[in-house]
Amino acid sequence: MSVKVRFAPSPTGFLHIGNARTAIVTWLFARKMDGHFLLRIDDTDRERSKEKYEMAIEDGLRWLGLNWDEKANQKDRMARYDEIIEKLKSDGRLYACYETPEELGLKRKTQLSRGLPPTYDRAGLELSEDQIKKYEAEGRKPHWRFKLNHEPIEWNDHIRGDVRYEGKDLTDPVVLREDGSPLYHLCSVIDDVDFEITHVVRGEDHVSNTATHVQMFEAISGKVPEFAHLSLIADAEGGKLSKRLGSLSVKDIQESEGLEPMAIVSLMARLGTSDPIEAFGDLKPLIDSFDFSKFSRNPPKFDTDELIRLNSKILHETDFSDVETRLHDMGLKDIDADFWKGVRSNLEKLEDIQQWWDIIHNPVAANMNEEDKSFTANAANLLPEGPWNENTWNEWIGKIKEATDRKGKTLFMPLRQALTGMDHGPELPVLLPLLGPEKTKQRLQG
RNA sequence: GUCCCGUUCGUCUAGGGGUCUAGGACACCGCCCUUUCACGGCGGCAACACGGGUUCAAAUCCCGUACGGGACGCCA
Repeated sequence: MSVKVRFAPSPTGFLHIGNARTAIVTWLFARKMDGHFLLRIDDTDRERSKEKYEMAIEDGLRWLGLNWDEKANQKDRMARYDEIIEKLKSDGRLYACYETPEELGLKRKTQLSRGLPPTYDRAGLELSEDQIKKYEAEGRKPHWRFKLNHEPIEWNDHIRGDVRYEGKDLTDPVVLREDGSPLYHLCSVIDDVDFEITHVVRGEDHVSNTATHVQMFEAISGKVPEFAHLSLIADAEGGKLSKRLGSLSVKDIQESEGLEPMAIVSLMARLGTSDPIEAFGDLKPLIDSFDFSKFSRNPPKFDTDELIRLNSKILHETDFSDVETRLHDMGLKDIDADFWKGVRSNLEKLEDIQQWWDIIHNPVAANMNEEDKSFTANAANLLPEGPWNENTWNEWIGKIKEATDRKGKTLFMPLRQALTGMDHGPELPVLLPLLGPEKTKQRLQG
């Protein structure tokens, strides 16, 4: 049986870091298993679902490099949901309840204050004809719950191992709103059945939902998929993902933070696994090494510093051809492959390249003593006459070495200072051709 | 409040009773290479949450406590 998975975001906001992790892990599993990846937009909540979010989610996934084999929207499948709802009603698995949200809230409060778990008391199941008539006369409309069988529910989770719930400890989930619209639980299960999903991968906040879903799968198709529940990531202090991090969207990371997609993917694919967190330039090695058994049940801490670290590593190994367009878009048109190669190991984020571009194009302030100043001024006179290219540097340095007794740091540092005003940076042989003879001479002479 | 899951170097983790004076990766520190940065090489620092059991023997099994995460919606 071939693997089919789905990533099912609801378009009620941007793709945030936690979603992204689920998407990445699900995708890697699909590709590892040579399976099928379905992007399912869970837009049953018509009020909160927005098309702009749907677009942003797609953009985010594309930016991360996660392609999908198929896409579906729940809002297009309402007729199918109705069909199943009718079937479940006639099977006696759905029952009508007439409590208002306020009444339910009150019930919960009472249970809580008595130290009881706030589960539904199934009052709807015991309503007499008269009571129902009375409610209807009051203008009440029913919402419908799925009736759970009171029996053990078990599955072998790919991450959590054996999981067991007792049906009697769970609340019968509401699957149909008062207004007749179906809720997430049912839609999700129906879709998983219809799209023949073999593995449901999602966050551990869904574990108890899964227990009820298992019975829904059994009631609808008699077949239950496999499950993998990822632990949720925590912030660097080990607490709940803070507002800042929790709301850190893929869009922010891309636009405001200026990070490379593979930095995120590298981190999210390995965080919480026993594989080392390393910077990868492409998805292939992550696919190859993917295995659910490597995932821990602990909530791992997510640290943005780690993202930056991976980002610089990735940049240091990125080929010019992969950034050429972006550099041009930044207005840095005279950067070529040689310059890129010389400068990339000094970058943490791509935008840092601006600084080096400025150093070439705008005046710099050198920080040197008088002795060094006269040294660089003399060095200016030794500049080769010939064509100005990548050999210029070696030729020049050779001449300086002949003319003076400087070597090592005392030779190179003053030159670097005079030419760039910094004591670190890209290799000078690379900078020289970009600077050109005039600027070089000028700067050496102060 | 109830239920579920977890707790090993700063971080991600390996570990399923003796092979653990607890292994790896990243970070950090030092040295080497190097004009700087980066890369690479070598070395170092550094952890079993706590308390009780069980056992000849516990990081490993059991119970409790503490702490963290999750769930308990006519959200997904």
